[in-house]
Amino acid sequence: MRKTLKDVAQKAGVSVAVASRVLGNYGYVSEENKEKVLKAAKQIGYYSDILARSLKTKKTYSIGVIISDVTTFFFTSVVRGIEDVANQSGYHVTLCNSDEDPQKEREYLEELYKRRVDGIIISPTNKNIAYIKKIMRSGIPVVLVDRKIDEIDTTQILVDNEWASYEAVKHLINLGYRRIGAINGVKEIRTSEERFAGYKKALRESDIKIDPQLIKYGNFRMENGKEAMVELLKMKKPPDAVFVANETMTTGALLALKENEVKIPQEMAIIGFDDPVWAPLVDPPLTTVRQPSYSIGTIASQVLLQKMDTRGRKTKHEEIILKPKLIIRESCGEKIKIKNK
Amino acid sequence: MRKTLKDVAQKAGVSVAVASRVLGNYGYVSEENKEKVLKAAKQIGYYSDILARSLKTKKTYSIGVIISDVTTFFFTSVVRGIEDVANQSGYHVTLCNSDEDPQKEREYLEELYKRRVDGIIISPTNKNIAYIKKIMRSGIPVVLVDRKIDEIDTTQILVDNEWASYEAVKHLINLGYRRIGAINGVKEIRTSEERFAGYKKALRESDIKIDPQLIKYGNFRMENGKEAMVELLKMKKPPDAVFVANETMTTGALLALKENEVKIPQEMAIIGFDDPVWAPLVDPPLTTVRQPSYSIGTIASQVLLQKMDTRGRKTKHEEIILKPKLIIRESCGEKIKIKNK
DNA sequence: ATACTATAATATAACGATAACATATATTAG
DNA sequence: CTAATATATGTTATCGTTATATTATAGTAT
Repeated sequence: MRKTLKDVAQKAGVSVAVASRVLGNYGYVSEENKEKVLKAAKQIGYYSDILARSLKTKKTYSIGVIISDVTTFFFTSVVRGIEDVANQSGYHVTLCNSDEDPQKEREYLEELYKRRVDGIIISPTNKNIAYIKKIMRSGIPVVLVDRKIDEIDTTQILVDNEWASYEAVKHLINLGYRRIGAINGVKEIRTSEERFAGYKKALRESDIKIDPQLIKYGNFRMENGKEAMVELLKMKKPPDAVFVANETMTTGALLALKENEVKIPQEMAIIGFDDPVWAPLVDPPLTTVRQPSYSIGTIASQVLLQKMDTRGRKTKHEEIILKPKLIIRESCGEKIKIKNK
Repeated sequence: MRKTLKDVAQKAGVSVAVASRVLGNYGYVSEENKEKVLKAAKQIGYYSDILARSLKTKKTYSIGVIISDVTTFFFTSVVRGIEDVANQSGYHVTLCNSDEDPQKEREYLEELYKRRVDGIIISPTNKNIAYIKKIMRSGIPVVLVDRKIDEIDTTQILVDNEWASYEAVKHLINLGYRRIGAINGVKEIRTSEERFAGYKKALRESDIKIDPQLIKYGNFRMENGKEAMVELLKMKKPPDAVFVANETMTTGALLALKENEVKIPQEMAIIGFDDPVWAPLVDPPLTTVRQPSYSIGTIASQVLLQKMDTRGRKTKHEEIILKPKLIIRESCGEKIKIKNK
C-alpha cells in the first residue's frame, strides 16, 4: 500500500540511489533523471518515511518540549513562541505536560530520548537534574525556560521573578495596604521561591512584619488557589490584600472571592501573576504581572536551534533574564486608601 | 555514546536476539539470562531506539491530532481528553495547530503520514477531504471531532450545534429580546453553519424577521469578534442582544463592549459558545453554551484505539452526537424585560 | 597520449531494532 | 525407545532510507 523509494526508482527506471538524490536534492543527477523521478514520485503518491531517514541520518528534525501544563495562558504562549520559530526551521515540536510531577517528567524525558529528538526545551521540576545532565552528555542539547537550575550548564531563559513580585507587592504597599497575604506555588520550585522572596523583600523594606498565617502554599492549580483564599477569608482578621503567584491560582482565588461575595478591592485587593486575555474583563479588571511569555518561547527556540547546529561543543551555564511588567488595572484600588493598623 | 542492543548483548554475554526478547518481554528466555540482560541494560544505561523498532514493527505508538488552535479552552480540553486516554494505552500524542488554514492542515497531514502515526484525530476544515480519504485508504484510521464531513466514512464525534444555538437564542427570545445579532465563525466550516442554522430556526419559530445587518462573520479569532461587535455598536439601531459562536470571538466581543462602556445586559445582552473557567468571573458573569469538550476527547481516543486494533477493516460513516448545556448566568438579564418593538 | 577532474549512475553496506528460521537440549507421551 | 513437544539460544534477513565505494564516461589540462 505505502510506496517506498524502491517503487519510485522502479517506476522512473533508475536506481534507488538516484531517486534518493533527487528527492533529497544532493549529489549529481542528470536533468533528465531528475524529471523522471519527480514525475514518478508524484504519480504513485510517494512520501518519504521519516523513521527510516532519521534512523540513517541520526537527525529527526523534532524537538521535545516539557512544561507543566499547556492549559495555562503562560505556557500556551511560551509553546506558541517555541513552535513558531521551530517550525520555520523545519522542526517539529513534541509537547509533553509534566503536571509538576517529577515521575511524569522523568518518563517524558526518557520517551523523548528514545524518540531521538534533536533537542529539548524544558521547564523543569528540580528532581531530575541528574537525568537531564545525562541526556546532555549523550549529545542532546537542552535549554531551560522559566525555572533556573544552578547545577545545569546550559542556557536558561528566565524571568526576573523576584523583582516582579517585589514590584507587585510594593505597588500594594504604596496604595496603603499593610496586611498583605500571599498565595504561593509549590515550595520546591524555583519560581515560587523567587516570587516569595520578592514578596518578603518588599514587606521587609517597608518594615512590615511578615505574618506566616497570611502565607499559603498551593500546587499551582485552580482548586488550590480557591482553597487558599477560603482559608484566608476564614481568618478572624483576614488580609486586606493578596498577592497570588500564578494564573490558575488567581482564577481560583477570584472564584472564592466571588462565591463569598467579597468586594474587590474594598474588602480585599488582589494582584496576580500572568496576564491572560480575560484579565481586563473580570470584575473589577485585574491588576497583574505580565510575563514576556511568547518571547521566552521564541528565544528558547532560537538558542536551541543554534545549539543543535554546533552540536557536541560543551556549553556553559548562561542566563537570559527578561523583565516582566506590572499591568495596573482596578483590582487593587485606584488611589491611596488609609488603613488603620 | 548512545548504547544499542548490541552493546547490551555483549555486556550480558548473550546474542542480540536474547537481549531483544528480554527487553521486549516475549519468546523463550531463561531466568538466568533475563537477569543478566536486565542488569546489563541498566548498567550501561540502555534505552531502546523507537525509530528502529517502529521501522521494523510498523507501529509507532503515536497518534496525530490536528485541531485549529490549542489556545482556546474548547480545544485544550478536547486534547486533554484525547491524551489522557491515549497515554493510558501507551500512545503518544503529536499535536498540530492548523489555525483554520487548509494549507497548514494539508502539510500537517503529510507530516503525520510521513512520521507513520498509527492513527489520526482531526477537527477538519473541509478543504482536504480527498487527502484524508487517501490517508484512510492507506490503512491509517482517522476519527473526526467537532466538525462533520458527510463524505468521510468514519466515526465522527460531534456536538448538537444547531440544537444548542437554538436553545441559546430561544433563551434570549424568552427573556424578551427581539433584535438579536449573531457573530458567526468562518462560513465554510460546518459548526458555524449549524450554529447559524439554530439561530435562524429560533428566530423563525418566533416570527422574528432575520435581519442580515445584524449578522456578522468572523474567523474565530479574538480580534475578529471585537471588530464585529464594534460594527454592531456603530449601527444606528444596534441589536439589544448578541449570540457569539465561539469562545475567542466572545472574548473579543466582551472587550469591545468594555471599551465602549456598554452596560451588559441593560444595553446589550450577550450569550457565548464554550464555557471557559473565567466565564463566571467577568462582569457580569457570562451565560454560555457549555460543550462536553473533555468527553469529546476521551471518546475520540477510545474510538481511535479500537479502530487501530481492528486495522484494515472498512469503517462506515457513523456519528456520535453529544448534547451541550446552556449555563445561565447574568449576561442576558435575570428576568423577563419588556422591550418595545 | 596520459593524467586528472567533473559528472553520472549503480550496487551495496550501514542505521538499530525485530522476526523468521535454524539448531540444540530437556522433557513428556505413546 | 522413538517421536513429539516445550524450552532456550543463535544466525540472519528485513524494515526504508542514506552514505560509501565502485565503475563509467566525458571533458580538460599537462
